[in-house]
Amino acid sequence: MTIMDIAAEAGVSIATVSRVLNQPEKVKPKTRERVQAILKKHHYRPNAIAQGLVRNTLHTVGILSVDIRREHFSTSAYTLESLFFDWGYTTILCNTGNDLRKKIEYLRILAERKVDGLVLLGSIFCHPDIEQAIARYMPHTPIILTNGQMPLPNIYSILGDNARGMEQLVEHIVHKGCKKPLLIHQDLSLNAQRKLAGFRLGMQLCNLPVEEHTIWSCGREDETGISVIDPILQTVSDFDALICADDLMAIGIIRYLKDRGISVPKDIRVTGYGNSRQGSLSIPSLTTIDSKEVEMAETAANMLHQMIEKKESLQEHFPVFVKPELIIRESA
Amino acid sequence: MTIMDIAAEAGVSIATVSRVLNQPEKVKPKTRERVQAILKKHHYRPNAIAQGLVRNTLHTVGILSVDIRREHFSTSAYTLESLFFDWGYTTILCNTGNDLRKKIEYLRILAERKVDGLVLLGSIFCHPDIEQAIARYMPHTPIILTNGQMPLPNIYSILGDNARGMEQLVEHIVHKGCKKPLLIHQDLSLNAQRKLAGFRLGMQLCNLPVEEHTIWSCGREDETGISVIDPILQTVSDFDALICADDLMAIGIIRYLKDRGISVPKDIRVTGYGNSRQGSLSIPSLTTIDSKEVEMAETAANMLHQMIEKKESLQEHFPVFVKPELIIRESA
DNA sequence: TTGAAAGCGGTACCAT
DNA sequence: ATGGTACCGCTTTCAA
Repeated sequence: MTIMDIAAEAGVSIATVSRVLNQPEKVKPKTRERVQAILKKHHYRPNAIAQGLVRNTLHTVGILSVDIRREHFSTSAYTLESLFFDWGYTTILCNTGNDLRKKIEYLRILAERKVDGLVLLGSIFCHPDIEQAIARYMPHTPIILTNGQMPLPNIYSILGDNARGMEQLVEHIVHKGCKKPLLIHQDLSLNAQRKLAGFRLGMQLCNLPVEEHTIWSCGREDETGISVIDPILQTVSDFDALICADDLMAIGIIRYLKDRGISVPKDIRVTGYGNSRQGSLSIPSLTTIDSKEVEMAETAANMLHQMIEKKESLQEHFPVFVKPELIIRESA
Repeated sequence: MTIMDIAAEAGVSIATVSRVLNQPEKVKPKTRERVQAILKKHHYRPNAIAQGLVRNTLHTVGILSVDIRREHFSTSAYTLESLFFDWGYTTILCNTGNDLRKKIEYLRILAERKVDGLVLLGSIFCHPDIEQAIARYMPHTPIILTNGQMPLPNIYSILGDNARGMEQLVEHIVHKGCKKPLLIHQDLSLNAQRKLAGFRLGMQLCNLPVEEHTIWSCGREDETGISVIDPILQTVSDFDALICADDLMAIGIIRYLKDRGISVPKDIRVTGYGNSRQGSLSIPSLTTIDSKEVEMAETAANMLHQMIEKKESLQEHFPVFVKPELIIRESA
């Protein structure tokens, strides 16, 4: 069923049908009703692609995330999708994984589809090649980047102060009596670097040394930290706390420690990052940082929506900062 | 940059540019190279919307899930999205929540966008109004429904045998010595009903009675089961196992029991359903059913892809069955 | 090998 | 109030 079929059946022109659809008050009531009856009878729905061609938009936003299976990203994506749905936009979900080429290919695809806006979830998207792809394919599309920055005029940033979050964690466990905490992180994305810097600062403020075996990385593929647990136990004998860069990792670490006869928090303390749901239900429940991901996603959605609708850049081009919050529970 | 700009700059017609793009072998090498150079110089990318209009497809599939934040759905969505990306399709993510109207509105939107295929995740989409909406808006679009069935010619089903899964769980805990297990579920979606039936059958096979206070529901909004824990403790004094319809609920229940001084599995046994990642890391780790969600999603993707590409229905219209697997760990 | 032109299904301007 | 028509950007057939 196209607008032409409707027009033919109603004995009017397609222009009139289009008017009934878009500006019904401009059509004589009698004609309007006749057309509307036929429209309803056939359950007519306009072809969004055709509309998109003339309007040059399909009312779509893209979300790029590394992996929607991580609670942090699924929560963000959920929040973004819900809000944009209410505003009449549909959402294209893109799981890029760690592959740079896939990220760029997705940008190209989204550009070809003329997405109205884009959200990049996480500092992992801060990369020169991605920046170039954006400059090349979507130089005017409003884009929000979380936890990272890119020097392009169409990109706005929302940053969680994760250095401060880490600092708070260090302060907290030192306050609890720890003398030798270790840090475990996954990779060295910008965000992870920020956390590391916060850790170092926190240690410094507490007059604690950061030594050769204080900082550990378990690599991007190992989300639960299993690959470092034995090396740590074999190498460092006297640590009393493990600060994990992520809740999931902390939960894994606690589990592996238990398997090795080490109890948390009795023997050593463990902290997470992110305030995931499982962290509140785990045993022991997790001391962690709430990075306010929902708030960040809401802010991202609002900013992006404003830029899309107003078709102009925002007044301020400074990044928006979101304050994390220390959540003290059982594990540390 | 449109195809016209390129054509003008190259001094050829748009037909030739189009040919260079789509059937380069049909263009004289010299012309082709000249056009390609200009294409590259401007980083030209075709407008997918315009292509979509003439091809009547944007190479898009839709995924409807109640809530992507649930591990089960995010895993399925991830799997689907990854496979379809490899096949050249982008994915529209739709979180419908529990609202029926939102589900139907999403179907309408996806129909307007001429999605090539659709996956409905979960039996919650089995509803007469949804069936009607599909018959009305997308009667010929290939659709896969997981854990449910709908009598429409374009809808295919993939079913997990969750009745059998529940039965296995009952058998297992009875084998462990339990005499009075209780079942806790969230709602009575078709899938939940199937689990319930499996529970009843399992109980019957073990010669255990299903009495007034054997089955509990915590409602759709309560994912962790906190709302039934106290009522159960006050009402039923002598139960020795809690069979939860979902891993997250089991984890919550275990946590709440601990808060009330009850230890799992020492005092009572608890089982989950779904084999989530957190269930393998929790303390105690969760005895559960692996419902093979990845396998189901892969099967869904393959079937859908085949229907989309071949433009014909599948030979068999019987639902595909996926066998669940009992995972025995610490909690029961 | 190449180009002209007819669509694809709408929107919106300009006449009538 | 309504209709004719150009146009959105691209594909594809038919001629040249």
